Amino acid sequence: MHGPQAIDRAHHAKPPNSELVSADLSRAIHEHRLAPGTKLGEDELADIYGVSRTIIRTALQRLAHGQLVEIHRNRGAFVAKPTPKEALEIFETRELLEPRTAHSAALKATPEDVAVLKAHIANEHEALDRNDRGLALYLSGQLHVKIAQIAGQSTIADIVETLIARSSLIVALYWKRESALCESHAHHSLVSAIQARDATLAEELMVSHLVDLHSALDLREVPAVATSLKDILG
Amino acid sequence: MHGPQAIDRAHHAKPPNSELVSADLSRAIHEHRLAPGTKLGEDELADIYGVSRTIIRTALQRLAHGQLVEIHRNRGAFVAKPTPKEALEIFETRELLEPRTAHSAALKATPEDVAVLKAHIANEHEALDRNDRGLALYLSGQLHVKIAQIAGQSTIADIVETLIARSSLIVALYWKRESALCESHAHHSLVSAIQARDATLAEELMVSHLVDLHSALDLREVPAVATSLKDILG
DNA sequence: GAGCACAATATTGTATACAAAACCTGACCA
DNA sequence: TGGTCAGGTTTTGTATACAATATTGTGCTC
Repeated sequence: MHGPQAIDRAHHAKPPNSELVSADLSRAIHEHRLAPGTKLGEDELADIYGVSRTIIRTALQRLAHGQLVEIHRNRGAFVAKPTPKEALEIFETRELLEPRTAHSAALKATPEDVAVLKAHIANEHEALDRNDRGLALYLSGQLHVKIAQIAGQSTIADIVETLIARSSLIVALYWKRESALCESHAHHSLVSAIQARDATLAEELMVSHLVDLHSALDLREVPAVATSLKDILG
Repeated sequence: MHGPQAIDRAHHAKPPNSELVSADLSRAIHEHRLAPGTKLGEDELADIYGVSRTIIRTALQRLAHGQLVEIHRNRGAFVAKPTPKEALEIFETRELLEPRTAHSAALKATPEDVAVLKAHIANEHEALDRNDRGLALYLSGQLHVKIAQIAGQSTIADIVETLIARSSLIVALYWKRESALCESHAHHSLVSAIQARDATLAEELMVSHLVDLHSALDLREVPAVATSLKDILG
């Protein structure tokens, strides 16, 4: 009941278009239901979603542009496997963009914005309580996106969104710590700083949060993971 | 002889794939041969490039993801028309990313890199001499991309590349100055600083260069430009 | 002549058929 | 045993046919 196809099959809704498909696959990657390196066969996905390969191809191309998926000509599409170098670059880029973004967000956040951020955190906690680690990971990433949106820079928010998505792949490949509670705490104090309109503090907290995440990675080796779709979508 | 179709028709080469098509269209947008707002009909492009709509669609979707093209469902694809707000955001993002990038590039540039940058500038001058303003604009943008590549941050280089492309649209819509010589000068001193390994100077020059560009825009009004494809492709 | 309803047309969205390329499999031979 | 080559199978790439939607044009009413 947790496979991509769940979006629609159960409700007999209208057939999904490429946006729905790519959103669903993206979500599955975010939540580590699809591991890096997994082959995404077109016929297989077409069957699962009940659409033609045309839709699937469009969705895969979109994901490929966001670098969540790699398409090799005549070979097919695979969930991306960022190299250690790419992983480093992505976190460096986040460290360049997000602290400033948090600064702006603290200055611009309305009470409604803060409420949304707190709801995000609450959902994240609830997911952790239910032991739904995938959902918690997804929500914790979306908090960063939300902060960028609050900053009012939609261009940067878009960039951050793709970096967050790729970060999820990096966590899947290179995470070395077991506990994820550190994040919850960091997010909580970050939101508090934003609520208090303390831009400087928010910026500092974002820096240390990203440094924490970054240092929780072990970028030395490249694991070889491969999973069959059937297991996940069965 | 300057239309998109020139890439291949003259040589009877193999039919272009979607990458070639999107690269060609991208180039045409960069060089201001395709104005913002221009409709990009699928059949029309399919005829021009001698391929099926399948290829054209893929190419347009790629361009849409880079925000050079806007696709409205059931309405078609149009060359993007950034709003003044988007234009502001794009330049703010560039001002956030590129100075640091120039700093790194100055530290890492090899003699070969410097030679490439100088060749870029030479080509740009030559294009201006031939009064090929479109090509000069394209080359001047590529110089920024090349600097980001030299910095060794391919993730940032990709981001900068899309920002540069969109900047070209912004220039088409909001440029108020007549002269473009200022840029040539700025680029020259920037490359000199990189050659001298003076990272701090390179960073400062990049800041002032971007501020110069930014301040040469008139972001108050939204012109309504529309051009027929036939003129450009005929 | 202005405005609206509706038909005719054109354009995009999706599915499918066919072509081309990559990949297995197994036989054959050193 | 190990490697390589051939044929068949699977998978992706491209073109085309058909369906759905938007746009345009026409004629009617007032």
